Amino acid sequence: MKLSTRGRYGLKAMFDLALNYGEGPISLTSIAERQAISVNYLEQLISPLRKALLVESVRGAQGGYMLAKAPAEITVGVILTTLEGPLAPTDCVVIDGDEDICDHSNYCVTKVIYEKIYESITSVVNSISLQHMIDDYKVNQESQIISSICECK
Amino acid sequence: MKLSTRGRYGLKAMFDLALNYGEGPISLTSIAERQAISVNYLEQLISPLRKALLVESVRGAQGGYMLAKAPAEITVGVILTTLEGPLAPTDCVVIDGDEDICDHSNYCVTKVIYEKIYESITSVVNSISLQHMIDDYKVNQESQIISSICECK
DNA sequence: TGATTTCTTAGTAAATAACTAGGGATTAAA
DNA sequence: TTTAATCCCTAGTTATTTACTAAGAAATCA
Repeated sequence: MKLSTRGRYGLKAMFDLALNYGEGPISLTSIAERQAISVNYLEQLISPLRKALLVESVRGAQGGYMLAKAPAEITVGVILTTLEGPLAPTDCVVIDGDEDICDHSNYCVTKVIYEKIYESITSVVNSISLQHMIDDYKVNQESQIISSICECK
Repeated sequence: MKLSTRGRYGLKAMFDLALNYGEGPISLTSIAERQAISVNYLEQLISPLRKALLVESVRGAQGGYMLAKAPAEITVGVILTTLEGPLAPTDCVVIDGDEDICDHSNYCVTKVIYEKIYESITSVVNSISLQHMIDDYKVNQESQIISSICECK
């Protein structure tokens, strides 16, 4: 039930872009440095985020990436699902009716549990935006608490 | 963010034992047959459940396993965490202060998100007992809906 | 023109998941 | 007292996934 580095690194990178929102394109090299992630790997993560229209890119020298929308319009949920796929504990709660994995799709005692888990995760991540993270970050900076983003691998 | 077969198979096996609660020891062979799981693999899953005092075993011929407590006293949460470890999206929300992974343990914008996810999952699984599953199962059987447990791999 | 950057794909090493296999210990029943 | 059925334990194996590394093409600014 762990998130992979794709989701975690991707979220860090998006938060980094959110902190620099409105300041033109930010290069992956600088994000990678600040967030301690390999540039090559980060390139692979930003690609689906761009295709999902969450970031825009500017090619060439002095190019880089920027959020495609305001931080308030981008949720943690959309970032994580773009990078990790549905945040579901099993495949059966996600795949739709026709192509169902399981014969007991109409009713299954364990499936209802997995659906509840899925809903609760979705509800949490969809309720948090990048703007919430920024606000949170700044409040804690002001109150002298060392406010940062983790270096966890 | 997927559960592994350990958790899913283990939950199926425990539900099977719950349906047979009070009827003496149930052999792993019969559980494995009903739930379509390899006996050898199931043995590896039942072992931690026994060590966690969730099931009791009777050795020898006509032996088997039975729940160590009433189905109402055993939650889905304790079963899943016994088999999967903490249902947390990252290690950093679980490991305690001293041996912290991350320098920014005192405050981290992403960690608070992972903590919220962790809490919401925990809250769901801890609120559902095997008895709830049995009740659910029986209600649906009575109302002629094919009520079963999934065969999902 | 050259430096800087995005973009894309292929490959790879390590870790994890999902078992398989086999043998010892225990006990009920024949 | 033997046999069959069961739990119990550990080691090994295979397949999949993760987490990158590598390298080069395309675009653009100075």
